Amino acid sequence: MNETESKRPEKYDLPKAYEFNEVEQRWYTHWLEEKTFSAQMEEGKDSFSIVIPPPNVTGVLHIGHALNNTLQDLLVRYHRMKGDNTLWVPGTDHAGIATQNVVERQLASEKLTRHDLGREKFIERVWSWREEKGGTIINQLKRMGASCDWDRERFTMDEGLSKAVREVFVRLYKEGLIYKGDYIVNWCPRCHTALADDEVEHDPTDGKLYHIRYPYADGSGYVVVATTRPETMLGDTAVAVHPEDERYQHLKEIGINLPLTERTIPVVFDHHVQREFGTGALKVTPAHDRDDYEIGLRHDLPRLKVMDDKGVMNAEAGKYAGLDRFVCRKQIVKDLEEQGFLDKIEDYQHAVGKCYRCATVVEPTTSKQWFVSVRPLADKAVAAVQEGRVNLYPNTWYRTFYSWMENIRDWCISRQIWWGHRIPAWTCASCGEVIVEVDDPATCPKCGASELTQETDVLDTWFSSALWPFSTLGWPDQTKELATFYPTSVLITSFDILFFWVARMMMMGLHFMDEVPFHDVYLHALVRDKHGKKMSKSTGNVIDPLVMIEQYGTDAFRFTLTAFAAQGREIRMDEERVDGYRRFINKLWNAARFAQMHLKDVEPSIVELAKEPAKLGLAHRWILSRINATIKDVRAALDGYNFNEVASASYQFVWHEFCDWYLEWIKADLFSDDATARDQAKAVLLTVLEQVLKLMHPITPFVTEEIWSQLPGTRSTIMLEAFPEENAAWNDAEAEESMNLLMGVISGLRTIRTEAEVHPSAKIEAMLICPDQAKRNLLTEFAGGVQAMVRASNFSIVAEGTVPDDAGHALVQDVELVVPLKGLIDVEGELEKLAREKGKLDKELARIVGKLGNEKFINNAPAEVVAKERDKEAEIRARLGKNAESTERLSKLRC
RNA sequence: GGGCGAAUAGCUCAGCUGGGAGAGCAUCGGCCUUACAAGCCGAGGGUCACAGGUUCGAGCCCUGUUUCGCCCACCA
Repeated sequence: MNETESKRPEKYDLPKAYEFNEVEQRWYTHWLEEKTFSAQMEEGKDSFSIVIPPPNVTGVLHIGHALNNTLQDLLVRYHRMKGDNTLWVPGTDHAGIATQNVVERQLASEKLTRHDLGREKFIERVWSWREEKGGTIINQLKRMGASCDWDRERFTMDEGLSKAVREVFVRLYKEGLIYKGDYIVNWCPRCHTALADDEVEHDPTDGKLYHIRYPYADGSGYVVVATTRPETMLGDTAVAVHPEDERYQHLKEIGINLPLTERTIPVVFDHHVQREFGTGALKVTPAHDRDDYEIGLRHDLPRLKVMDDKGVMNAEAGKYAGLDRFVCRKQIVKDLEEQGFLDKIEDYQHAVGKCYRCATVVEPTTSKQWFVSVRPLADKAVAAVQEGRVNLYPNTWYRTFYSWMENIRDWCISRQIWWGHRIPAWTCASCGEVIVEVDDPATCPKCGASELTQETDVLDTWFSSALWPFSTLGWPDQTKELATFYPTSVLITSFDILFFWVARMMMMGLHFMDEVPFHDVYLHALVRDKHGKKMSKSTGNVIDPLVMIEQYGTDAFRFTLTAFAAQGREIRMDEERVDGYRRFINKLWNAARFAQMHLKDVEPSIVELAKEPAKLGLAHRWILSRINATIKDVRAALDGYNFNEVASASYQFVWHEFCDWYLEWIKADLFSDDATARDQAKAVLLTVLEQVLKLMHPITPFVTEEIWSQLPGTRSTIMLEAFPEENAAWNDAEAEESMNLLMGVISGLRTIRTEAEVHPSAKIEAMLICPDQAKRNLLTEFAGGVQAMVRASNFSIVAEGTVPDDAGHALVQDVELVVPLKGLIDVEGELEKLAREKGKLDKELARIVGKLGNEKFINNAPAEVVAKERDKEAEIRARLGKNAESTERLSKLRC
């Protein structure tokens, strides 16, 4: 026995309850040691690859990650078992602003700022933070059972990826698709950086709308303008009105005296202005408002910045210089009021832009920023989706995707922080030449001077994540990994980053690889609490994946997430469901425990018996047919990303077919004296259990691996077993039909027992009246089994007979179940029930008779549908007949 | 304002191209029946939001209405 084998658990008697903690840790360690997650790149095999949506390196696992990674692992394990070359690339994102904030907070506790350290030392500090704490989320993913190829773990700031980032930046720059421009950006005065439009969150906020009188320069009157940010008036360089607004035509030559300043500003005429809003006059602050910026461009207005990058009023603000913007606002309002310029103040609710990282109110302001011209890149992405080279699941996202791509604006990629990929651009001190190169230049190529200063800005974090599908595979080098695994198979992510990330990966992948980055995109729902509320710490409704794992086990938690993952927009997470699936895992465990008791001494080769189903007993043929149908369903659901169906098909089969019926049914065989019966039962039991374990392994890797290791024979990991395939030889419609009758009879007899309140241990007598010869033979053949399942003695099966007055009675198909029950019948209750049944049947019959009497139905509906309706009619009539008989019989007992 | 989604059992939700309304939980009744009381056996419960339309046939397709949710753009 070699070392790895000795580490595997010895065979042992399974305990009554599944102890997930120990099992999970033991197997995960084993898988890591054996490197069973490592990607293979064998010739001639299909490839299946996924790149993980890299979580923020500062992140801790939340339920969204848990869902996301469970679904990925499900597919990865499925394809690995199918024998594909399978790769799941893990990694983390450097998350520029978030990470910088974390480290800055750390510094603050030492009463330091990043400026005390300086750029270089600060970045060193971030790296050492990453060394120390950056592995948190990775370890948490491992607890989830993620089967990533960990040797290939990447980080968006690591050497290879940084190289890719530079390469992309330089190429785009040289193609003219990156430019530097003066532009109005969303500025976060706290983070000191520009934010992309989609990094700004708009919250409805209660504020004030200030109406200010702007006097005409000739003193002949005034116009009232309104603003929510009065401090920006110091930067006003015009008042705009609609070109056709009669009220203001005369102001063309006059101008406005801007209150609180010495300046006179022009009136401009612009279509953007809504005549109906307020007075129809708009103050224009090109340096501090996006729309005003556009107006300023159209009318060539000066852009007067009155605030610095900390949100403090600057020298242009005159006597307000040095005041914080909100302090200044108060002061301005006060001064306006004192000087009679304030018309009125109204309460006003409006959307205020806030930084998505720190919730500071964003200030629109102009500055020099770097941009990507996205139009040509976006067009390629749209085309790829239109041509079906990328498929979106669920397909409701196409429309949204297209409309967003149509309206896309240039992407501001520079950020004024320190942590990130520094922009590879240098300016020559002597000639002003801008140099953009992959390798740091030593001298200016134009004038030869050696004094070059590098751009201080870093790139938006999404810039590097946009390259993730190919940068992680070695690009710009032409690696075997790229050849094998690019394009990746599917991207699984949350829909809230469809545009932040997914669209940009498509643009970059198409541009640099000339190929889509993934064939399919599966956008899963957002996880909310059970009432549909967003989970948040302040609401206190957060469900922590790690707590779930501790309490219910990873497999139960994974199963829950899978069961919830229907193709929709939201998932309402209910902890009770996790507990329910924990019971299910335990049920599986106990089924295995039962199997183990009977399979202890068998040879694994006994399963050969199951390969010739024709020779097997009915229940065996039935369960093989059922597992086969389940295999078909599960595979189809996996291939179509219908994850909830993967879970429900497995659940239904294991609990309600395999455990409830099959295991009960074969107990007689397993305890029988007949060796053939015993062997058949053992063979099929082992066969089906093996199939079940393999089928469920992708969802519940731990428990399936543990049970697998305890089955007869020497077994290596289930992870690399072949995933179950449909076996036509197992299909058996006849066995299913027969079993349906037998199960129906058993259920019917049980119902009679229960309703008559016969004690479960008491035996009943039963007579089955069955006019059909074949069914009679079937019932006779399995009479022993049926008797055992319903605890009956004196079991008779007859072609015809009369029902005694005081008997329990039921009808299953065309078989009448009769149980003599002297004095045990609840006559009134039964009559009520019969009446209710009659009501339903009458209604149904009327519907069907109407349908069948309709010529159009007969002519238009498919023949099989018509035939079905006819059968139904006959059945209902038969039932009504029996219903009438029973009613008559019971009515007699009444008196 | 534009777009999207949801409305099905008491609760949470499935129901994929139109052809007999389902699950889990909860509720009620009964059981330690030799894998599992973390279990077993059984029962009750729905005008599929509303109103029209298409169709032989609608939970499903079309139109409108109501309620709720989300996203985008925001009128200063």
